[in-house]
Amino acid sequence: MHERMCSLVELLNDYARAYYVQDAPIVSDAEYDALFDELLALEREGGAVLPNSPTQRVGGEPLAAFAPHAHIARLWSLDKVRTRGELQEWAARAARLCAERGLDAPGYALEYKFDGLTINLTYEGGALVGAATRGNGTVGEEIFAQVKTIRALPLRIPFQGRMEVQGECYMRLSVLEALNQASTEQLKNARNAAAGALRNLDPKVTAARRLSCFCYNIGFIEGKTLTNQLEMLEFLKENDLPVSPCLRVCDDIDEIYDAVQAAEQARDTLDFLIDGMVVKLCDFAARESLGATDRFPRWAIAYKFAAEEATTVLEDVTWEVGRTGKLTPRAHLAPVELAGATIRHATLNNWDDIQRKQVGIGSTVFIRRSNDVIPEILGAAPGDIPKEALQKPTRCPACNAHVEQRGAHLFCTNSLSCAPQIAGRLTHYASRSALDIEGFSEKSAAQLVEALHISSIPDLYALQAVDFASLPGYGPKKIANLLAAIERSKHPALGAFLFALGIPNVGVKTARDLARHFGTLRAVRAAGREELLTIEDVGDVVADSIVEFFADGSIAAQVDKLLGFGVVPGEERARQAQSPIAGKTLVVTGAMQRMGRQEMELLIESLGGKAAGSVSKKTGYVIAGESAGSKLTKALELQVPVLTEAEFFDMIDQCGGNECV
DNA sequence: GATCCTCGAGTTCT
DNA sequence: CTCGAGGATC
Repeated sequence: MHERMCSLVELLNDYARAYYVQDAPIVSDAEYDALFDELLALEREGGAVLPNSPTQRVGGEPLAAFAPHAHIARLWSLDKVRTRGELQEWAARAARLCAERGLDAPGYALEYKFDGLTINLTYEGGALVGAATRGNGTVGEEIFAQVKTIRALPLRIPFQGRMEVQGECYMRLSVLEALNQASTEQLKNARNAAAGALRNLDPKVTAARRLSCFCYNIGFIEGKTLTNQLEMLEFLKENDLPVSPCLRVCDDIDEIYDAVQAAEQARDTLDFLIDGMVVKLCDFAARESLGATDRFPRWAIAYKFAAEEATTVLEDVTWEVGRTGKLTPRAHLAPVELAGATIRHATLNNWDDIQRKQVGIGSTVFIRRSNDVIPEILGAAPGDIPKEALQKPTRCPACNAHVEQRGAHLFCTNSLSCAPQIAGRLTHYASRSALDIEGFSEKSAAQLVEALHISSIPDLYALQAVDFASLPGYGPKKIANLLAAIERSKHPALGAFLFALGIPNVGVKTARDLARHFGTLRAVRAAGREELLTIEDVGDVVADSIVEFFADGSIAAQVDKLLGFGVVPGEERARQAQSPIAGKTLVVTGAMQRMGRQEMELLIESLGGKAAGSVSKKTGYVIAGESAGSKLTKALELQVPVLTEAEFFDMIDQCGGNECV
């Protein structure tokens, strides 16, 4: 029996490799499934399972949540170009930098840019031991159970050292089609289907979606030196990893461009989605020498294909009022499928934009999704004659107040009692980076303004359970949750509070800077133009905005009212209670940029945390800086959450801890 | 005065 | 994510 199991495992793994890696199936799906079932039966009977058995790909129960996973090597995102000229510019700069550093003229490698999800695999001792999403490039989410279901990826490889392999996970178009035929649930597009499958907490769902993967980079490797892209791809192949085909290697960027054009022409013949091409320098020494900016490596670039376009009819335009009172024209379109979604709306930005685009009601318009996400109206089709010209509003569509033009934009002049403005301000006040009142969505804000006649932020704090009696959709539980969330918001960090107020031209960062500079709300309210101007990144416009805001009588009254309700921004006690690190033990490792180790430890203690020197199971967070070593390794081993320095500061800034620094 | 970079504000759909 | 504007820098 054991022998049969061994041979089945080997056979099935060979078949899977042929199918997914070499793209040359040896057997039919039905045959594969029959052998798979036989193996499963033998394993159940004997109670033993071989470690590289394909049945082990789906195991275990659905997860409760995804755990954070710190990557060893950062996963970069690429800067992008869309034209030949931009591509040449990029190549010229790379060539210039190479020359300056005494390197040979660079050679380029051309690969597909897959439209899927980036994943990061960890192999150790010849086994796949972990997998994570890209996340922010430094920390992603652990999706090991899901990734194990991808049959293209070997669970065991010959190479024994530790390494991280980056790849793109995707769904073949033929698989998408087959799944759609077999099920009533229709998946609209391969990218979304793959994303949904990979981010599903239940690995069984992932397995059923039959995902594929292409590997294209080794971010980290121990015990092996690779010197260029081709060598690296070859090494991946030797280790049975499915490799992203390199289409072209040459040192002439014009030839690369021609190959990009050819690939764009041929993209429809592929069994997977690509949204562009990637051009990389071949030579690793050159890559290292060129390095990276804050966000992108200088040694690679993505050439993005033109986005898919569609035509549809502009049926109507409504003017929406935002929290600032700005009127924005919203186009209502005849529904049309585009890049995996049904598009019904798009913004027309402002009156100038409408005139520039020459559209009216009944116009046939071109649309596309910029970056494949936000729909955008490009303009009217040639020869289009609108049925009806659009009117520039002179009165607010919500409250009928006069409309005033400021620059390119129209504003409703009634800031005090215009319902959508109030709702917008409430939503902003309650948003994540402001006071973070859970369960208070845009919808509920509109509802409260409409039904309960809430007219300003302080009114929130006067709400009582009985007020909701007449509101549909509010059960006792929901009411209690909302009231509790409002109550919890009474001790915000000063920075979060200032942001929440919605001072024009003051966003998260400026609000935090103000909090840090002035320390108290009282000081910010009393601040003069001159002092404001001394703050970095605050100029005339922002300073005037702030002074004007607090000088407004009605705003002053609202702020006083908030204080009266017990909203106390930046209070030390509250800050500690709210601190995300209160009672936790933190370990700092590697070099910190913003401050020294000692200062860092003082800061941690001031926020109610404990600073420790070594990592254990009880460690709450590890803050890892540049060239962090064994402590980081230990943290990953013990699954202690790891933060970069920047993430740590973001985290405590959210809760106002940083104001005392 | 020109140029580069960062921040704020607004954007759709699932 | 993108656009435009504000601010810093040369």
